[in-house]
Amino acid sequence: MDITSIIACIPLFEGLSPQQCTALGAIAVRKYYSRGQNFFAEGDEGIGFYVILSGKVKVFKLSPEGKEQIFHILETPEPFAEAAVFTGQHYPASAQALAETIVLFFPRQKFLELISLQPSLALSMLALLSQRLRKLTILVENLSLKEVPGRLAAYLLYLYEHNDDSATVKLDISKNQMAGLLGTIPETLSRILKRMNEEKLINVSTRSISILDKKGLTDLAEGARKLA
Amino acid sequence: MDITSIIACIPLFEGLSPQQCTALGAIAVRKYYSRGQNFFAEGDEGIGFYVILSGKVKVFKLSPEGKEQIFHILETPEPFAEAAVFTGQHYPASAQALAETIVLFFPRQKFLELISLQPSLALSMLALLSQRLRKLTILVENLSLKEVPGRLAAYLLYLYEHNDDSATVKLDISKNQMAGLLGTIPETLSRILKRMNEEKLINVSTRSISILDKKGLTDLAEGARKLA
DNA sequence: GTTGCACCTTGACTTAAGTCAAACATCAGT
DNA sequence: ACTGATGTTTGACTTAAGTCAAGGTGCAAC
Repeated sequence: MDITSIIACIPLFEGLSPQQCTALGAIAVRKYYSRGQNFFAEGDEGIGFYVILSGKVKVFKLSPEGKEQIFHILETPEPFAEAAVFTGQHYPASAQALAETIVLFFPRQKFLELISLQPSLALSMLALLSQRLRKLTILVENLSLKEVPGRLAAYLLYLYEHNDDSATVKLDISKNQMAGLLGTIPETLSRILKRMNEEKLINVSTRSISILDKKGLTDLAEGARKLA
Repeated sequence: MDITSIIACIPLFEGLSPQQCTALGAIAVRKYYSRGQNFFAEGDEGIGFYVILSGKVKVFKLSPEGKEQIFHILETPEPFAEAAVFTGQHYPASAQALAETIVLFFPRQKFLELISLQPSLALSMLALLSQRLRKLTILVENLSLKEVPGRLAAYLLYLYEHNDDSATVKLDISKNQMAGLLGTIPETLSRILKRMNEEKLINVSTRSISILDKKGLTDLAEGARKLA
């Protein structure tokens, strides 16, 4: 499939004219990454941003002691590292492929030239950055104002709502990754899943979790209840 | 002073033509807030954004138990609540005046109309949002990957660097607010300041702190050292 | 199948940081 | 200078969550 047609299908670029898509296609580069490979590391120069065509990507940061905080886990057709385009600074976090991944790469300078000519593209990017900001705000709230059970409850409810409200959610990341996403470590996550299971809030199996008590999880997420 | 001239002096709007400033002036509203007054509360509809002309503002969130996480403390000529303009959702946090404060308010819809005509304005907003995203990323890193002494050390070094590298930094917020900014509580902050004082890293007085051992603070901020 | 490795769980222990309560300091307004 | 409100410190205590170490599970490759 040719790059221009692919670009026309990316939600971030929806509403752009065929000419605009062609212009984007002219600067985009398709790239392939294997599982475990890094797109960039924290501190690298911010040379452009990516849109995922297939595969899975985590954006994360490691502490000196090796604890990992995952900022996002992303799939098609999501972009990542957009903010680096506009600050021109180094990347503040690292990004790694969690599976075989194909992306489109947009080089910073060329993208900036395009965007200054195309208000509609700028508005799309503004909407995207604003959305990211909102998600990060929620992450800060969770880390600072909720305990781990509350964060986990909120996360499970999030999965539930993006799962056609079906009560059994398939985990498409490992529990280790999930711990990193929740700002904790695998041991703690394991213990809390066990407690939630005992309290009949959820039913944990290897690769999926059933939500048994939505109200109970909501209360937990809002700090209105504690785990025994 | 008339609104158009004020707008021409706001860094966010630098590079705009006089006509563009006039257009912005036509939609901006000057507003006055007294100490303790809220600009908006978490969950309110996002009806526009603000630029501070004088005074001081905190953007924050409270947990059900009353713990406060401060996201930013802002002064002239900084904008806040920009992201709400582009998401059109409710505000994800609250904003309150910490002193008598004068702001310019830009209503969402009218601002959106202007921006879609003015690529340079869009680029300014993109740079602003990207910068915010970076700051929030660092906040997440601090909360998740550093302990309170590390966060405090990083914050003191930040103050130091924005203070002409003079070793004595004046605290222009209360230690209570500082605790909220660092994601902790006043008691904990007080104890850690005391320990840093004892270890001769800093010298704490009522309204200012002297940095005695920059290297020691840097090590602490990077997790390369622990407080006794 | 059996080996290997990554993932996950569990227990015993440690520790950072929060809670509660009380005393103390600082400062603006009368 | 006095008063009250707000901000700050300190001590004793509790607790959430991390560390370390060991064992279990399950999938993938040979």
